[in-house]
Amino acid sequence: MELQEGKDKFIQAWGTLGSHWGINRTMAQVHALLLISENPLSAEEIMETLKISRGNANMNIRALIDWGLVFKELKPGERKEFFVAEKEMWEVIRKIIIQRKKKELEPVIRVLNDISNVEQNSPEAQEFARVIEDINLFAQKADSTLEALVKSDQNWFVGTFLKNMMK
Amino acid sequence: MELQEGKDKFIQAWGTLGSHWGINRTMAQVHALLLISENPLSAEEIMETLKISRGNANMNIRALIDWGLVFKELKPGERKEFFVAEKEMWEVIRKIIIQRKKKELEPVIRVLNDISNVEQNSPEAQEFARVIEDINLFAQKADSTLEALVKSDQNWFVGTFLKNMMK
DNA sequence: CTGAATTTTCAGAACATTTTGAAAGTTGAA
DNA sequence: TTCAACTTTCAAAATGTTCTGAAAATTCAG
Repeated sequence: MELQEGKDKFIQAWGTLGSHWGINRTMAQVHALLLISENPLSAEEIMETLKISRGNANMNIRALIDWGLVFKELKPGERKEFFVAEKEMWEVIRKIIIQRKKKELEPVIRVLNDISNVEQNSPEAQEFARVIEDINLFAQKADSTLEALVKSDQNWFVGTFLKNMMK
Repeated sequence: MELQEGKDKFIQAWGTLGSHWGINRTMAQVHALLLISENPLSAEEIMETLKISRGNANMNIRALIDWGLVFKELKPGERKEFFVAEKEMWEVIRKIIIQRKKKELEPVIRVLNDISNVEQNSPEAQEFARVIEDINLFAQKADSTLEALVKSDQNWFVGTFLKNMMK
């Protein structure tokens, strides 16, 4: 396979992955492009490579910077901004976990806590309370698991954690 | 809080969670409704409670059955079909992991394998190969971790696994 | 069989998200 | 300052997704 073909396929795949993840396609494609680019790219270059508009490029680069997946890099003597991706894969994963946890898990935990104060003792209410309690248990576990992952470093993850998992 | 208010909030929250998950809002709401319902509900009842159309109800119930999150239940003497949700939360989670892994992870793994045969020895190709290799490592780990989770039972998960995690 | 009850399908409508591009805003070298 | 280079914003357009409702298909009691 040609290098260029490989790169294109990767950008497509990463984009699709993103879209199954609440990350928008273009944002993921920009990320992919920067990931496999040897040197920092300007907004202009990103626009041209991915064939997207200026506004679109700007928005998504901004979002990637918010997520901590991309950094701005200024070249001395150049007015333009250049961008590089975080290339340490473990960091990339941590950053993504942080965002997804915030968006997916935390709001649910808030509602569950809120809901736990349903009064009444009807059998119906009991059943409801049971389901909520059960979900709550898993939500708490998931929360602390992810929290631990986010705080851990790669060696611990790839070494200790996965060894424990697989035994 | 009133029971009904709690139920409504839960259905809303579960719907929102779903939509951050590639599960569509209505599908998640139908699931929520069935989860907290004491007895099986008919399509009719689901339509009325959630104020959705017949077609919509049908589609999403079908999808939930595909995922293994909802079961059809026939009452003797009744022509109508009734539906119940899988209420064992650990099972629910397993079923969701299975689907998400299939949709999110597996296609990427396929592309990564495909892409690994990029020829060329330019420094550019080297860099590309490095990034892909790195992602591949994590993808494999994630795959086997999820595979193990799916095969494990609840006690192992809540007991052993999480204790190891937190230590 | 027949036909009423029920489920399924699907084209178009409604809604939601993403993208564009032009205009407004910002920046810094001269 | 000034002004060209560059970045940001945002309303409208394009695209993508979900939902509706009526029609077609299926099912089964009589």
